[in-house]
Amino acid sequence: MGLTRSEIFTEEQNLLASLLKAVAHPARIAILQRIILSNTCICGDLVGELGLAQATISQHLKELKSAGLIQGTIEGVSVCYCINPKVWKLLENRLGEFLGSYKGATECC
Amino acid sequence: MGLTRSEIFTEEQNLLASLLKAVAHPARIAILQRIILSNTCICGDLVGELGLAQATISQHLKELKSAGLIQGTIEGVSVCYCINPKVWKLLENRLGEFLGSYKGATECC
DNA sequence: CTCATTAATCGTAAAATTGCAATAATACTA
DNA sequence: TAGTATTATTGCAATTTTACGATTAATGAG
Repeated sequence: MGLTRSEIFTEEQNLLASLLKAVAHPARIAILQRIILSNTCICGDLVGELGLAQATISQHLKELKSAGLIQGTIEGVSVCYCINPKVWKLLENRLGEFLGSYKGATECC
Repeated sequence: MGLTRSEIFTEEQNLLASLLKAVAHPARIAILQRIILSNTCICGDLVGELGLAQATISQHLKELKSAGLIQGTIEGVSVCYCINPKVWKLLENRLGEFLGSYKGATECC
C-alpha cells in the first residue's frame, strides 16, 4: 500500500536504510561534497552553485539535517551547515560492516 | 515536478546516488544480508523468511538486479541470486572515497 | 522603524516507490 | 501431455519524493 513495513525489519536494517536514503540523491551528495570541501560551512552559496531553486535546496538540507547527517547554526543573517561527525562516523561504521561482510571469495552463480 | 534533475549533476554523483538508492531499503538490505550469509545462493527462501509477499520480494530482487548489485541464474525450477562482485566493489570504493573525504578535523558550527 | 537579504515553510503538481492479489510464464515430473 | 512448483509480470491503490513559486519569518543595515 505504498508505505515501507519497517516493523518486520531489525533496528539495524531500518537505521542503515534511513541513513542511506538520506544520502541517495545526487543533489544531497553534491551538497555534502560541497560542505566537506569548504570545511568552513556555507549555506545559500549552494543555491547559486547547484542549479536548483532555493526552496528545493532548503528541503534537501532539511532532510539531511533530520537524518542527522548535518547540523546548522544561525550565523548572523545566514545559516551555517556542517557535517555531524558522530552520525557520519556511525554511517561509515555500519556501512563498512555491511559492505565488508561480503568476501568475494566463493564463486556461486 | 517530481523527477530528479540528473542532468545538472556529475556522472559520479548520479552513479553513487543510484547505487545507494538501490540499497536504501530495509527489505533490500535484508535480502543482501541473506544472500551474503548463505554464500550458496537462495531464491524463494526469502519469501518465507522476510514477511513480504512473493510479488514484493521479486520486485526488490529486480531492483537490485537492475542496479547491478546482484545477478541471477536459472537453477532448475528456481533462480539463484548472488552478489555481483564488480559492482559491489565499485560501490565500496566510491562510497569509501566519498565518506572518507570528510576528516572530522576542523570544528566548524 | 523600514528595507533588504537570507532561509524556512506552505501549497501544489508530477512522478516514483511500496506493497499486494491475480495472473502469466517457465521448467521439472510423472 | 497434464500437473506442479517457482518466479516474473501486470494492474492497482496508497504513500512518498522531487521540485518550484509564493509567502512567511528572522536578522542586520541604514
